[in-house]
Amino acid sequence: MTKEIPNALLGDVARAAGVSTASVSRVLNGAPHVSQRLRERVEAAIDKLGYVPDGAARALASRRIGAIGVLVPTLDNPVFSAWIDSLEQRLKHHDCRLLIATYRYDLDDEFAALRTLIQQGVDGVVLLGHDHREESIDLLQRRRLPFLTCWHNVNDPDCPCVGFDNALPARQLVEHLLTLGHRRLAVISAPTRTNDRARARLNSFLKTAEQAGYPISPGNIITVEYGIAEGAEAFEELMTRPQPPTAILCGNDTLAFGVMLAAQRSNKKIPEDVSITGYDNLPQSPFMNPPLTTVAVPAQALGDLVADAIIARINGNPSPHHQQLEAPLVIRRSTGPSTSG
Amino acid sequence: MTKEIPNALLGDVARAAGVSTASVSRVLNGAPHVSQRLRERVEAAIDKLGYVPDGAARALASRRIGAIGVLVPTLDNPVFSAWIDSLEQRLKHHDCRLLIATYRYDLDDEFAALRTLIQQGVDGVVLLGHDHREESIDLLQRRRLPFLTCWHNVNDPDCPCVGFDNALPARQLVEHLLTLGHRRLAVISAPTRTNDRARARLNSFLKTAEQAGYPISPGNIITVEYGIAEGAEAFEELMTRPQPPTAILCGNDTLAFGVMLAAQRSNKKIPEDVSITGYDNLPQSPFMNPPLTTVAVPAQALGDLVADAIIARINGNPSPHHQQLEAPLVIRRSTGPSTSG
DNA sequence: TTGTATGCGTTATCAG
DNA sequence: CTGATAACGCATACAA
Repeated sequence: MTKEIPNALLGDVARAAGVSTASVSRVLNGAPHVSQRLRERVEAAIDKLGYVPDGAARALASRRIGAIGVLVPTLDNPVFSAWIDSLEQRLKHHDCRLLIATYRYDLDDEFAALRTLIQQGVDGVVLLGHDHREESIDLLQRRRLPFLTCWHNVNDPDCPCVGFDNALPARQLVEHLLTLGHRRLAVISAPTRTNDRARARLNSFLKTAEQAGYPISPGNIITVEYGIAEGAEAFEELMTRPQPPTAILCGNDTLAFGVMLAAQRSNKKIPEDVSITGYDNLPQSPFMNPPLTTVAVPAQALGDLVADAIIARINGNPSPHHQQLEAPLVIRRSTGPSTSG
Repeated sequence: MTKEIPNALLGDVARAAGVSTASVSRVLNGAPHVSQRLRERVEAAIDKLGYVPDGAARALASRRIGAIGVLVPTLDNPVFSAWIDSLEQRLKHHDCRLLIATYRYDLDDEFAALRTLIQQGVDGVVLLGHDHREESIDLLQRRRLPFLTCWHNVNDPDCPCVGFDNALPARQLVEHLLTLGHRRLAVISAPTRTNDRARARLNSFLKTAEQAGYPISPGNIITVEYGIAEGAEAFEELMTRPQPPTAILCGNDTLAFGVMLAAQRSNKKIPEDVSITGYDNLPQSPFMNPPLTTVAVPAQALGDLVADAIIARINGNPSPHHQQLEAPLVIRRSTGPSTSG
């Protein structure tokens, strides 16, 4: 038999404790200047009645909901779920929850999801990357809602940012390969249209190679969706070239996994026949055979930093407009000297 | 210069359109019996003022927030993020959003997160698995909040459930290995204390082997945390046994990946030297070398089904108390005949 | 089909 | 330190 008592309200608690609703509210919110006796009486009543405050009413009256919203392209990528994870944990320390929305790299969807979050009354918003609809930033500014962008390092006066340089490690990867004697490079990139991070990486690959005097031929630049299968297919396509590349730069580790697995399958030796690089440093990367040379994206540190920064903004504390983390190269054994004539 | 106009309210829209607040509300909620002319006037005013309804106020007045909450152990496991993804997409079709909370397999945290979700006023709740604190189910029942459990198939009168049988495919895996002539099996399991799915799989492995007359020796039963590295370490430990197993059953695909990579690293042939099985069928599994024999957990179908079921419950429509999906074996080349003397 | 008036459960501003 | 009471912004009976 379930009890037929309707859910207890704040007023019920007040009555049971013989105090005013204001006092109950004070106890609930840990306000100062409440006598020990009163607090105990109220807490007893709360326990006795199994009272749970109503978030909607509280949000309406106080104009905050104790949660921030994050807009992430997808949870499918482990590097994002790891980031979200640390973001959420760190926010918890600030007594703040996290509302997650995904938009599958569709910026119209991102805008729609942003409206939804604002409607929910989030106290702040975190956006990923620098590619957004103008309306999104407009909306945030007009509402004077604390927000932050991350995962990039564009110094845009309109967009506070906590991120890292996507281009620099990409350049270093190319330099690493050139040093090893590779001259025929290829790139497998994620779609770049609505993804400034992928774009920055790709452009940096291409520019560095070109400036070194070994431009990457258009036939060796492949764009595919995110996924193992996609990486594997791209590898097979590259191997049909009259002069296959001796080194392949992948826009992320997952594509690189696909490439490595396809290479093994077709009995190509890594790195003797072909060197391979990734970007992310997923937990799996050091365990590949051979271990994958890649870029250690600071996903977890970024989560902590973003959490602290958005909380600071919400509380009106000063927070740098532009913060940058390191994304160091991790050179492992998937890259080696070129052995081609 | 940002405009200093405070955010427009519903009343402002009404005034601008020359109608009552009730009419604006009707347009907003797509209520029937609104004339075309009025609707257009209101929509124009909304656009002009950039009006965004206040979710808190709306929730308070209507007693629903248009969102359900889901409690998931972690987003770290791709099989969960894929599930969440399809759940969210399908809910969107029902005009329902998803609030995600994680609890890292800590049932006290799960309870705390549940309270938070309820406080937020979610219209329904989805729990994963059958292991929960009694208080959690109590709370849901006392609040008469529509809820659902999933990923398991325990027929508990207290817990409506949409899931699949974790034990059956586990039994089939063991039978498959026995048929191939394997007699020395090993198991690498995820922690089972707060995870009924892992427990069901493990127990089914052990029981089936024992009943067939080839019990798995205690030294060949290893429990490790989720992760590639953990799988690799467990493999190495198993290989130190005087009589190493000829086949290894892994509680999930990620552990199996770790095992396979460690096996390759130590130059063990799969399946000639050791057969390996997983559980999940991650996107990567068919691309391993060799492709991984595993169980195809219906994550995506489960997302759709769970979405439809919880929506039905919220709307008071009949919904089966117990629904089950298939989780078929996928036999690939990581398992083969035993070649041990 | 449209408008009026009340209430949703808290917080916060006052007095005391 | 505590209590009364007016917001908070919208939805919804009810009336017209």
